[in-house]
Amino acid sequence: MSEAVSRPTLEAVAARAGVSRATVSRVVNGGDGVREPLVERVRRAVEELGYVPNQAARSLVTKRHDAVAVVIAEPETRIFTDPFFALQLRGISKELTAQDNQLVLLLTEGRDDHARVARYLAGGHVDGALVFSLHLDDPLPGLIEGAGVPTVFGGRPGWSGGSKSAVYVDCDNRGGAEDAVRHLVGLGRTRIAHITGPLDQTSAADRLQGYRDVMGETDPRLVVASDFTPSGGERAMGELLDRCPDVDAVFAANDLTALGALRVLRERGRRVPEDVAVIGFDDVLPVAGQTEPALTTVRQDIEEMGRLMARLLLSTLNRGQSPTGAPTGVVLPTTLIRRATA
Amino acid sequence: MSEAVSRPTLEAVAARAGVSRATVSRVVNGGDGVREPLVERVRRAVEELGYVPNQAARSLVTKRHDAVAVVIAEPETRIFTDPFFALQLRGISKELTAQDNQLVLLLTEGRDDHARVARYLAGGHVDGALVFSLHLDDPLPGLIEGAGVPTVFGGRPGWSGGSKSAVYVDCDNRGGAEDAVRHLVGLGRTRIAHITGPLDQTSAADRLQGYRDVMGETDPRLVVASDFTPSGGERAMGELLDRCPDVDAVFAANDLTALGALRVLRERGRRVPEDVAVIGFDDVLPVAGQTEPALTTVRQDIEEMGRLMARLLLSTLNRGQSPTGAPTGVVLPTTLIRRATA
DNA sequence: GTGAAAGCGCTAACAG
DNA sequence: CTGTTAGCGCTTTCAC
Repeated sequence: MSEAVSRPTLEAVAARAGVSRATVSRVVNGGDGVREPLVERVRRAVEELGYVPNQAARSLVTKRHDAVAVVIAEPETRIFTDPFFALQLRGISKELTAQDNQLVLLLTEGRDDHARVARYLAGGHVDGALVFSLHLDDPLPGLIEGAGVPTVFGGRPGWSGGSKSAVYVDCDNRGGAEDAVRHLVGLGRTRIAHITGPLDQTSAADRLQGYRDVMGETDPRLVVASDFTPSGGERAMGELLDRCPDVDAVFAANDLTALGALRVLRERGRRVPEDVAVIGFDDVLPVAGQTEPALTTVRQDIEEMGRLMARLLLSTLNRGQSPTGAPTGVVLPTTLIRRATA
Repeated sequence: MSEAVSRPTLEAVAARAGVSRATVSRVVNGGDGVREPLVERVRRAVEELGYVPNQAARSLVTKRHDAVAVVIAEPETRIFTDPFFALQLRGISKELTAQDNQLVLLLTEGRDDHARVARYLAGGHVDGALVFSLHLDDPLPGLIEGAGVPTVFGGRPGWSGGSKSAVYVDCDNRGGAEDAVRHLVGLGRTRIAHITGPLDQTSAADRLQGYRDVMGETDPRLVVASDFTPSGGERAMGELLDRCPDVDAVFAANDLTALGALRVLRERGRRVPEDVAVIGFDDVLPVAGQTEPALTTVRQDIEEMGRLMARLLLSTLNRGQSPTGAPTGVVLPTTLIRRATA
């Protein structure tokens, strides 16, 4: 280790300020109940010595860590291709920072890592957890519940069993999808297709549900399963054109999917939006703003969702209780952003 | 906080196993120097009680935290559009996990955050830091140096002043660029342009240098500054076509830039690679594999760079010294990936 | 209001 | 080999 010239302790500050450790501690932690002149003196001593509290020592007695784990359980490569997580992380980071909490990042690559994560959380290293685990069959949420750590989920958790009172933050996937499809209908389109996301994820399932809400019973061939990736979108769009050449609109489950669909439409000589209108979901700018033509899409405020998750968790932590019993889910609204493709 | 039914302590395990705390501690930390029957008994007690060591207490005495900070100082939105950081994070995460270290993520939004990060690092909350700060004028590296925390940089640091012995991991930007341009020359191209990245970042500067190495003195109009983004690539390509209509090859500073360039080339009716050959840099698959035609590019193993950074840091930590004096930089090789654009 | 003293849970000498 | 004994640096009663 670095011989980090052992940093000054409370003791040192106390000596310098000519007070007791207890007083310094009080000042450092807000200064309530200490008279002004002393506060000032201690502050100066802290300043001069460059004193920084030892978090380990503090945690040992307070049992708080001012740290929150962010668990991203995405075996797929989606984390690395979709700016979604990055944006949400930013929101989380901002909020945690604002409230002086640290962000411990736990990336899991697969089942093997679950035990590790569970152990870590149960180990009481952090005060709470923010968990992204969007697969229906994911055992992680259950494990986490077992760890007894206050947790807020990103996205409506879809696992079966376990408590039904998980706290989560999500956007209105279903409503957003409804808006999109309604818009397409309003444009006079009649053969409106949907390219889904991976249906074992609630966001994808909810968007499909929104599509169905508006379309009612339709030609089942108009719904093609895909996976939130551009190449998946290509594949699905190709299939779609093969079996329903008369399709005149596509609601893609996310922007990346729409990107792939657009590519195939161009290849096959369909004009967008004249021949086929296209709408995406997410409004991830580097994608939606860059397509040709610019993508009409459903915007969700991803960064805000991150902030909200953090805020929710911290507020329950400060309230001194686990989130259970609190509002079960917070669902943020979406807005349709009209650009050129629909 | 959650009333996490106060977890069992060493004391409790010791009582249950009928040994002393010290013995339990030894077993928990590897079990050297404890006779088999006792080890077994302690193990069982640990198991039965679900004992997990209290990291705060441990840190307090060992002065180790088994935690590493990852500082991403990117005021730009690049983190959120380029899979680069995500991949590197994955590499880092894997290596840290493998060596039982935690990853504390520090995202900075601008100068205001610098002080906070410096304070955190100086506070001795982590054993070391992995820092991404690629701007020439960034004050952060200096601050970090001041904090006295062992640090490994991602990418060759370019700040002036301060120690010249910073440890870093980078890819061979210059050599990779040379390969790319040489390939273009080998294709018989003579009007080879370069769209640069932001030149206040060493990676961009080094790639430009590689271009110059091969091209020597060229028409200065063939070099256009840009910013590693698709829209920047579009802008630059447009400019390039305007002032050098006879351009027959483009080496783009990264894949995202190439993406924008390809878009403009298509718009302007230039065939790729027949009229204009294009090469990118990075080989970020979701980009390079998805362009049309598929992008020829210079691959760097981003995830491996992340792993290496972590490995380097941990090894110096274990060696009980700060990295200073160790090899100054580790430069990974690049390879040209031939696809369809050149 | 301020100080003295008692630990938080653990590791690391040091004895035995 | 195993147990005993000091603390690590901090917060927090409890007296004064």
